[in-house]
Amino acid sequence: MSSEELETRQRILIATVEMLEQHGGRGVRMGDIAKAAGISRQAVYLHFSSRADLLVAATQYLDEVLEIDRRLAPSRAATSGVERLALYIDCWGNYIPEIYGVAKALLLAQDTDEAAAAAWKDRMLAMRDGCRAAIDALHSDGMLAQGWTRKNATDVLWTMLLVPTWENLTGECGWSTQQYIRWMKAVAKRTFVEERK
Amino acid sequence: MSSEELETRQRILIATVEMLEQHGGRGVRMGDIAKAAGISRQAVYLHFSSRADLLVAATQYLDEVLEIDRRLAPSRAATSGVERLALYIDCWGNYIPEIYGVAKALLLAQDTDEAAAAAWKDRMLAMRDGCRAAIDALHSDGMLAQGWTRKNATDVLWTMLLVPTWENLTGECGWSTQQYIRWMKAVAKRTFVEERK
DNA sequence: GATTTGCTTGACACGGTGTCAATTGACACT
DNA sequence: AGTGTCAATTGACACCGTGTCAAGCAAATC
Repeated sequence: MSSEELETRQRILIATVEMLEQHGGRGVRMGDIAKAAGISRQAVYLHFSSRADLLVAATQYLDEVLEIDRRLAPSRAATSGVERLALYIDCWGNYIPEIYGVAKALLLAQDTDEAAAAAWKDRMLAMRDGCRAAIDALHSDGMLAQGWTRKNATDVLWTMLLVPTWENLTGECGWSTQQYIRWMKAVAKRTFVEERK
Repeated sequence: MSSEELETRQRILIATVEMLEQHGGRGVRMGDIAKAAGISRQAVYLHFSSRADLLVAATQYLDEVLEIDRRLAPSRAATSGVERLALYIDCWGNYIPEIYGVAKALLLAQDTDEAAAAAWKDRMLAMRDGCRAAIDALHSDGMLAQGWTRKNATDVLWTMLLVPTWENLTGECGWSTQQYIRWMKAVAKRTFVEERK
């Protein structure tokens, strides 16, 4: 599957990502990852000091592979706040399912591990920046709906784009990712964009 | 504190609820609960077959104590869909902080325990019924905003009222419960209620 | 050829859950 | 008083997953 002559560290990361995606981030043990990478369980600890450490590294690795920055470019290049908001939701909505396994594992590790909690919080704050930027753009255009402060609007947009929301809509409610994106865009527009009549 | 002559089972439940509320549902062990109830760890297992079993019982107990049904009455008695929606959010929004500790513990136990997952899902589906009823009432009044199917609107309302949303808004964003309620009502109205101009 | 580097094997400590067996103490029935 | 029952106690232990440690091994480097 993965080419033979990779650094062990990278093989571990690849195996971790694959296993987590496969199992939705749940019930994947250090030994399972080691087996998938074709090495001993202890060897994993030669490269990562703990499970949390490995999970954090895996998310960073995945971000590089998925080129999150490049994918955000269209949103950043938007010429209006309304467009920026829509493009950001597009980008993020397509991103979630790709990182879900690793994200969920990190999310679960939060309870027992301080470092995992910090790493997750960091990523979510980065995501919040995107939300803030979109709301700010809207505000600059004078298109932020009446009643919202920028802080409040950012908080709400951020929260509604969080992983658990996507998880419930696509999991329990049976929505496809495309439906999710379409509806979140519609809700966001209705919620945050001033109607010019 | 709690009166002396209670059935052991109930003393355990009370201790469980207290401990979980106190620690936000995290890191509370069977031994801790036993100690808080003034009995041995093993005695807990004489009344509850597992940690998950205890957590499920604790949520049921809490529901009885908090009289959730009675509190929902105003919402059910509402004369319009718009009113019903607002009253439901009021009720639920005030309810979440009271059950948060136990809910969080149950939520965390989901990953390792099947029964806990089922119990949580059950409660969330009950909550969904309330959402559906509110959306249906809105629809009956012809006040459900254009573009929504009842199913879609229920899904979105349900998801936005889920615990993680409240958790993020009150935790990370620093909102008070009252702010949460006020804004969720505003967002829900803007999102689901047709504007008659 | 000796050393270093990366990995292996196997054993083990720790913490939390859940189980088991033997024991104790209180109460109730005759 | 004697017997039985019931609830709880004590202490030991199995299981699992994480993380640690020590000894060994094989290929690459000097």
